Amino acid sequence: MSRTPHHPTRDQIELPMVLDCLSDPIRLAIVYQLAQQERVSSELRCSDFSALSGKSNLAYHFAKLRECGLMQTRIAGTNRFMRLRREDLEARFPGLLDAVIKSAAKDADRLPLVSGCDLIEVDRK
Amino acid sequence: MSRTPHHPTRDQIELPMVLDCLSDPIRLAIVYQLAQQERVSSELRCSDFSALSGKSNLAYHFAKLRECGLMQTRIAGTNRFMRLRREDLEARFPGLLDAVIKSAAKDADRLPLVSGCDLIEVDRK
DNA sequence: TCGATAGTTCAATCAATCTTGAACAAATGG
DNA sequence: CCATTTGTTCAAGATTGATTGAACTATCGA
Repeated sequence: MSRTPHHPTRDQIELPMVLDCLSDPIRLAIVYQLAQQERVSSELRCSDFSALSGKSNLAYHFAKLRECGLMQTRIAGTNRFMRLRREDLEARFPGLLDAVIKSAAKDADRLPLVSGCDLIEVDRK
Repeated sequence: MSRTPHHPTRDQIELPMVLDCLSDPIRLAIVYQLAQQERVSSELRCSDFSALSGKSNLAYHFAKLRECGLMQTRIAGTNRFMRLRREDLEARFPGLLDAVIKSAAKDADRLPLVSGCDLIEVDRK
């Protein structure tokens, strides 16, 4: 098993892959939840997303989000801490991530997985 | 055969469907080409996209673009005129379509189907 | 060292997607 | 009225995608 999961460089981030990644309701909810939590902390653990799906299915979606350059994973002990690659995405596709997140927020009532995200409270550490 | 193809109402446009539609290279190129041509005319015919794929495959992608609310089709004789539903999309997801189109423009050299679009000249009518 | 915890990887299944070509429908123009 | 043009629809195939549970790896705490 690789010690550190593979991440594309900023330059390797591709638009169709990013859009495809964001088009899945579970992955959109993951990104949205990360974005919502950013004002508190820039990172969340895998288990913070357990409301969205089962462990192995989440691992599958996390891998997709990493491979397309939307997310970065930092390993710390048995935990994986995820954060959005905001700067890289803004450099590659200015305004895109914000527009998607705002659109998801606007439509939260239609996106059940997204609307559940706001309720999560982070009070650890 | 239905006289007028089905189009969702503005309110029925869904974010995941829009993102998924835009994640396909051929559909992204169609949208990009429509956007580029907008300063000349807001409409293009199906055959204007023949460089992107074969007829039946294009019809498949046109249907997808219509069903997700990105495009509108107007029938005139044997021609179908397509245009972007800019106002509806802006109302539903402000800034999203522009961000995608600008991202595609920025990456045109990496998106072969997109980069070919700028060359098309409209001198009919 | 021994469990318990946190995630990943694998294999299998099921569904969705893209692509192609052939057949079809509708309007145009001679 | 017939051939042409324009575009859709259908059926088939190949590919990709999502989901599940079981097995696995690695780390931490007692």
